[in-house]
Amino acid sequence: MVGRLNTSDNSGKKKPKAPTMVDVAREAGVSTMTVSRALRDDTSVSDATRAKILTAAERLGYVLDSTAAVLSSRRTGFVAVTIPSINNANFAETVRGLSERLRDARLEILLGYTDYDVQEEERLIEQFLRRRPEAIVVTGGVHTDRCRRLLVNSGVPVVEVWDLPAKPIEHVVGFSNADAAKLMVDHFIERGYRHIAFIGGDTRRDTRGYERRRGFVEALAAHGLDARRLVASGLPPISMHEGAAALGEVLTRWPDTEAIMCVSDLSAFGALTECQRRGLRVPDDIAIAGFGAYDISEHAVPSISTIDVSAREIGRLTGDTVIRVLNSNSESGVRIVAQIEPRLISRETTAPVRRHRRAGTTA
Amino acid sequence: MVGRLNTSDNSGKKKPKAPTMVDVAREAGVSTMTVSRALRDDTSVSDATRAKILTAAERLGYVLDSTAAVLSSRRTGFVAVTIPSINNANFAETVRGLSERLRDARLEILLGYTDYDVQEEERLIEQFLRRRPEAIVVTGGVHTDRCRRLLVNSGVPVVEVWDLPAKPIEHVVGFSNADAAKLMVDHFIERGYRHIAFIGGDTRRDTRGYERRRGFVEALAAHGLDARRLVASGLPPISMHEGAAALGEVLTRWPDTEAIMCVSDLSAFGALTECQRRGLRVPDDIAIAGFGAYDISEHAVPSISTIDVSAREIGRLTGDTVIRVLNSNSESGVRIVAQIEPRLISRETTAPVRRHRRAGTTA
DNA sequence: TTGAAAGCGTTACCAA
DNA sequence: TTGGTAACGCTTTCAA
Repeated sequence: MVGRLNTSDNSGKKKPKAPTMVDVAREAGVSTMTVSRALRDDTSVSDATRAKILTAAERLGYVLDSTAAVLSSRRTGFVAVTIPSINNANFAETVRGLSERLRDARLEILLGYTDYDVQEEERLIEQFLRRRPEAIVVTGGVHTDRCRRLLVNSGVPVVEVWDLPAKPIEHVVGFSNADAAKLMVDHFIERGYRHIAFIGGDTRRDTRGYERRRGFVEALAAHGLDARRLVASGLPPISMHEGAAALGEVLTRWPDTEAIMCVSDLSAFGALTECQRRGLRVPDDIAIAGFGAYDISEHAVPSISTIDVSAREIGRLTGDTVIRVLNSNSESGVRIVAQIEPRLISRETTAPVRRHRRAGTTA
Repeated sequence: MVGRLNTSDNSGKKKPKAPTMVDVAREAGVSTMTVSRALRDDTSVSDATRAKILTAAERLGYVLDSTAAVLSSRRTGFVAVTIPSINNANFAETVRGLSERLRDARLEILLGYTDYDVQEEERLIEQFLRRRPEAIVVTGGVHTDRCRRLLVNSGVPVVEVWDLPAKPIEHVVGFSNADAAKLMVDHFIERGYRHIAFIGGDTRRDTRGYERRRGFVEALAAHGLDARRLVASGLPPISMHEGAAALGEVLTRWPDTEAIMCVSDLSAFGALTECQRRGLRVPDDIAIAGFGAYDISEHAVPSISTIDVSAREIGRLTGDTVIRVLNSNSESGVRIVAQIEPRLISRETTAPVRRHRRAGTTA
């Protein structure tokens, strides 16, 4: 145990029953309906009455019970959102963009994280559904059969984000992770690299990582290049530590590797710093690229080439989608697909090749 | 707009009213009470009856309405948590540790972020209180008067974390940010540095940052050293970008600065990389330290000296505290104070000084 | 082991 | 502008 636990007496605290609307109504000399209206900025209450009620509520320390309000009004006012990890700047940005938009619509976010596990996602979604969210946003397009069924049958608008599922449940705000990875492979090849490796995590859990790897393999194959330099380094989310370890593995197994694409900027940074510790020059001895346009890719020395997928914008578009669907009375039967265009950011770790390269056709 | 918006028809979707317990009861030929029991693993239901009910529920696609359950049982089953920013590895770790513990107690987390703004915190707490959380965890010990009053009068256990408030509301799991900063100042001085600067954000918003700066100033003063090299660089959360900018400001205003303490590892990394871009050697030309023991401080080259405050453990202890308080019938009137001991991690950016220093008494 | 009835605290609906 | 009444869907409580 890290801390020191210290308890001191603080007795005499009472726990009286919290006042209800009935108490406020009595105190203000009106009906509960009038209290309810006054508290909701409903205009059909005279200023005098409202003032009286607000004073009474304040005096009693009244706090509305939204559980009862929800049950009665059948409006929960929130959107359920699942992300793989709470500790990930990309998903955090998406949530931020989403809440920006939802705030205006007076919708709150109920956030849960799946730890990159579809079983956990199923559990989470099941819990969320009990709270009757007005919409559900899930990261990724891969779910358990049961989870999928739960979502489809929920009668609640569903938005899948950060992916372009082959068979979407309903609405989608995302991009093809495979195509995004191809952007980077093409960039590598254009710069003259031929012996290229991929560093990722366990592909069964990180489905977006899997897609990126698939795109990587396909793009290399399309160029007639060897696409077998693949390292799977631990459970997602793989971060700097795994990136560093994986670099060692790459160099051991394929010493002539010229460039490495990493499943995210964090592992790319880990690989980069491991190179520096080993005295390898980046990009002169080996090129490195990441994914996600995290802050670190911009600030690292050398700065890291990456793919920007507009994480914040995904959130904003998702918010717009949710609001639009909710306003359309949901009977319209329209499926919204907002496709993000991933953007290559070329930086120092993939600088033009200045040295001799055996296969440098375009360098 | 980044993406391409595409809508396609998907009509024919119906929205039938969701089945209730009454429907399940009818389908299974039992009373709603029996359904309720069967769904809660209540033992007082025969296996045959339960099987019948589960089948019926499955067939109807029934999902429990927890809003109604909460209203009836007066148990919401969740803990409200506010953190300054969703995109911060330290707070994310705390939330992770917290949810680890709360999961066992079948408590869920309702998470909100204040954007380092006490007004926003007040708004958030007010919303949360309406949902009748069983406990409230707030980051930091500085609140608006009204927010404080709301918390005190809520009748709900309150835990303040990541701080050691002079006048705590109730329970506390935290540490003195000022004392933690002093650890680093002492470390600098021990290593022979005398001209030391501090990089932080706007101190009115980031109260923990303010405390760290206060500790920095007091520690320098205690050693009879100049403590006026303070840079406030933008609104929190300040990150790599602000750290880099602030480094420039430090060097411009006090060119003879020998060491810099940063309010977090992220700004420290920004300062470090800015040094590298300027051709300054760290720590030979200038030493740098961060705060928070983020991954990056370990992996950066050179690795960054920092303060580890056991973010995950704060979460775990907070969870333990919540559970303990809830189990003690809350009438016991005991205040729990779990004090974390911040730990200095000395790394390469504050390596022993090898060169001449004008005031190197201990070097 | 099962069931009937009475809420839980609010808002929808209709009436005044 | 205000109020009475009936839900909302579940669990508590007590009884069988």
